[in-house]
Amino acid sequence: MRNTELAQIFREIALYLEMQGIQFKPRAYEKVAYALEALEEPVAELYKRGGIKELRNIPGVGQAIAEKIEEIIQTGKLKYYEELKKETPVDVRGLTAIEGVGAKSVKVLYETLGVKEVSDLEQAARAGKIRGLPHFGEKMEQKILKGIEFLKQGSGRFPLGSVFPLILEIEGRLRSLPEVEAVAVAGSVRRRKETVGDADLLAISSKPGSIMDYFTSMPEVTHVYGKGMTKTMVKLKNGMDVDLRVVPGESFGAALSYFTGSKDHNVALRRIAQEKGLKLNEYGLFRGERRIAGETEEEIYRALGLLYIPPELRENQGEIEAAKKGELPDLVEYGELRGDLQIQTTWTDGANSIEEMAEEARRLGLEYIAITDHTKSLAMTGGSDEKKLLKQMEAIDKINRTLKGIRILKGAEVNINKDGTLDIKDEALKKLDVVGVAVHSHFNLSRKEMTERIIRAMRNPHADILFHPTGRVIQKREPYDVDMDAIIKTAKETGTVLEVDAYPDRLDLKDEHIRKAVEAGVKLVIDSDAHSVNHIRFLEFGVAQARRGWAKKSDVLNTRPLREFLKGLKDN
DNA sequence: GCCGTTTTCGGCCCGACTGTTTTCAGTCG
Ligand SMILES: Nc1nc2c(ncn2[C@H]2C[C@H](O)[C@@H](COP(=O)(O)OP(=O)(O)OP(=O)(O)O)O2)c(=O)[nH]1
Ligand SMILES: [Mg+2]
Ligand SMILES: [Mg+2]
Ligand SMILES: [Zn+2]
Repeated sequence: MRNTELAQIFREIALYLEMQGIQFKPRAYEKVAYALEALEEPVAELYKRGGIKELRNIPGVGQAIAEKIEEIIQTGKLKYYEELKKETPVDVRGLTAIEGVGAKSVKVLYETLGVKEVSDLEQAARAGKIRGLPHFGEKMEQKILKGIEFLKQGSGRFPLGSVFPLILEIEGRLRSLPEVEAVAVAGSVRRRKETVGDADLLAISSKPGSIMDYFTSMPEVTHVYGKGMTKTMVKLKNGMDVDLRVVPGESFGAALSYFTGSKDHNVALRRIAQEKGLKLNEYGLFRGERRIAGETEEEIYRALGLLYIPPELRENQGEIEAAKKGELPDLVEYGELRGDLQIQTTWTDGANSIEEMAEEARRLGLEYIAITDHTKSLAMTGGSDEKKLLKQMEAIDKINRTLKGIRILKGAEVNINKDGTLDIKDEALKKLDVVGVAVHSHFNLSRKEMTERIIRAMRNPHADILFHPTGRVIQKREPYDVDMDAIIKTAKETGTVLEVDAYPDRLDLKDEHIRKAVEAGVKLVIDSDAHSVNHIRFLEFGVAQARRGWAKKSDVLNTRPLREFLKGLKDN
């Protein structure tokens, strides 16, 4: 069973318990659900390795829940859960997915009207049966119908890159309002999570009313969930929700900290404040009535005895402990990349020529790029064979002779065959400056076969970089089944560099794998995988993921000047 | 149900917005 499925079970248990009005226990199950989702390694593997004891190392998992996980792994079922379901046979997850419907509402709806699933609720609401219920009314009935409509449209989460420009635009509009002193993007967008559930914006002002009016009347707004003097929530045409909070200047840091999250990070900070006899909320850090910090995030962290924690790390994944000990990594910075090692051109499926890509890269401040067009077994892209590669090398030599301010490296994105051999001969690979290897076919091999296949490719002395190591495409294609620990180990052994493909729907390696690679001392590169000049700026999304993976500048080879970069590749 | 260099029992983050509310619960961030 996948971690996410396991998490769903515990989340459902939390909801059932909440329905019964039980205090705190639901939080415990919810916390575990979240922890399981954040876990990259399948829980079953973890259990195989160390049994109950290993499970209890998961934060929030104690003896009782560890035993429940064990039961699920061993039998595929959980008695406790089955009994809760039998007792109240309703689709809690579906029903509570409706905006405004929580556990308590589900209970009332089931007990009075026998509502078991969303379609029952829709019928009841249409028939006007909701309004008469205790603690429900006509408005609630309408809200439920609206909520069901939204649920059916089902927008879900958005890849960060797909909504980032719109979010920045809205941020800019708010900034230009005369009442607004400052604006900041917060939430998962500021943490640069690979997908975001909504956009969270913070504004500083002492006159929030007109800002909220402006915000709810923006042309993209299709629905207003709620509107107050400090918080307003809307839905946009594209299905994305935007939350806006407005606070006074003296609370800017506290509000930014609160609104950046993550929730777990916030809770952890607030507990530290409690232990110190303080109170932390979005308005400041307080000793009694007195605000002792709040204008900047730095001062809040300092007052809590912590180093400043960069937003990308705020996932409660060990950053608070590290900040307490003064051991936070010095993360790779935006703008520190000097090169881009994966670029496609019109020689295969790219939209721009070598020159155009080079000129744009130079304009963006890069010092070198590698041209890495696809190779022959990707027939549909017109992939290069050895002959075409040689021709392209000559073309690059010629451009390098005249082009100033940037160096073009000769490369290729070489296919890894099913058996782990490469589809370009070694004699040709030898002539290239940078060889990227990648899986583009036979995605459905067993974990063992796929792992062996990739490891064999990495053992090729010419294979410098493993491109997009897991092959996932966000919300489109699952990663192929591969043992990433083995890949990381092999990378370390062979000196093969692992890529962070910054293309917004790849982001591969992803944050958690980056962190493992960094811990193992594996070298990384961050590449745009650009297929047109507009894509080179995607590099910054890759830097963001690298930061989320705790990567330092020294972990990222293409922060180095060209000569040192080349020395970092395995055959140099 | 979990958790602990002040605790193995007694706490568990804290606040905004809405609706039906006579004093606040539910839901959400
Ligand atoms: N203290 C506290 N803060 C919360 C809680 N829920 C949310 N927040 C804060 C932290 C979140 O990052 C921020 C924005 O809430 P969101 O629901 O939009 O979450 P976030 O943006 O982190 O993730 P998302 O991608 O939108 O699902 O509000 C909570 O229960 N307690
Ligand atoms: Mg958010
Ligand atoms: Mg939000
Ligand atoms: Zn590729």
